[in-house]
Amino acid sequence: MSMAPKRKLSMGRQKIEIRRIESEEARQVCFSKRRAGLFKKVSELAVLCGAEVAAVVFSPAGKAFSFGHPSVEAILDRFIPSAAAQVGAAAGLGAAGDRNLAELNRQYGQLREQLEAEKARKDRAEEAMAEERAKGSPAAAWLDADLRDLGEEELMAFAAALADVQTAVSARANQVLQEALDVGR
Amino acid sequence: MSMAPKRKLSMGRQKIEIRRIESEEARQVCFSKRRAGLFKKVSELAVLCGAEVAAVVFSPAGKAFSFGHPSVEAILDRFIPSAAAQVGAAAGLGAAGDRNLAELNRQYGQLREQLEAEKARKDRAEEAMAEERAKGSPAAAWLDADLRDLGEEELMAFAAALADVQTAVSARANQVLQEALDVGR
DNA sequence: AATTCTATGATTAGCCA
DNA sequence: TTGGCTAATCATAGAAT
Repeated sequence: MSMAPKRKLSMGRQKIEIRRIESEEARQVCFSKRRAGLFKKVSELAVLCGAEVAAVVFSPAGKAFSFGHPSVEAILDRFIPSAAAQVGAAAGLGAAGDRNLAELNRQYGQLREQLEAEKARKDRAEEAMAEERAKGSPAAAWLDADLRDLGEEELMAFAAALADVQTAVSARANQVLQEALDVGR
Repeated sequence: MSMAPKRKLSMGRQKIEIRRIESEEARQVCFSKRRAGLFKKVSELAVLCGAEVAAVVFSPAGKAFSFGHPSVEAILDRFIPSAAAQVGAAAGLGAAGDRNLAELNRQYGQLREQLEAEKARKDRAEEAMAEERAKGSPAAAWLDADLRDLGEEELMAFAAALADVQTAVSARANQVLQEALDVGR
């Protein structure tokens, strides 16, 4: 009997107690997801409220992760104004080391900014398309429906192809118009 | 009387864009609530995954807040030396900072991977477009040149708009053709 | 290890006290 | 400023890839 109605492919989110997850694997997956979620919250808090926020995370394996807006170091340096200088001095370094550290941090921050910019741009692009659809003429509805399902890559190809089609149509329209004028003479 | 059936005592949560909240008061309220929420997330991540997590927040007014598990100090003390390692490594100090430097490089690498993934996606899209151009009719060259300069966002809007233009052009072509036929009679 | 999908639990925007 | 309320939005556990 193939009747079996497997309605529930997912149990959905289950309530859990906040205590160490026993399963090694589940703990790792949870760590990845929640770390990402935490960093997103950091970003949102900073942007929404114009605050400076930083988070530092050490995985159980000892790997370090950090995220901050405007930058982790800027915030930690502010939180512990003398920390960097103290450590630098303890290592027997002067201003030279500070500059290198600053440069690394700058690059790090720039990368993060680029990434965020890429994602933001993608969002805006989707938004722009949605808006265009909204005000598009009803006559284009048939195409609109198909357009709706196109991915970014497909859309690029589509737009290029459409350019040719449009050119062909324009050329044909011109040709027809010419003929019409010729007939008129 | 108590006629008014004020069904909606609350609009419930409204969707908001992640950008600076203009209202001074709303921003302050949001800051308090989300700061608490962030700290709760920090605690949950630490407990659930056996990780060490710390968050430092500066309100727009400059007031500092911090939270960490097991403690902010323990985590920053562990993290800051890794920052110092950058300086050490940059100054050629050697093995002492290698492990911490590796951590930083790993984060750096992760960011680059994400960024490259984004760019790869973009490249694939542009490649697809290039291919379409290659097999496209030479007649489309004029539009091709303009198309070449469009960014992703503009192209999305362009494609949507072009759908309308195409419809209009088709309609116009049809109209012209009709007139030509009429003249021919 | 990171991502994807679904169903559901968790968080919070807008209002008030 | 902190806290409660309600209705949505958001985040994510579990399963599979």
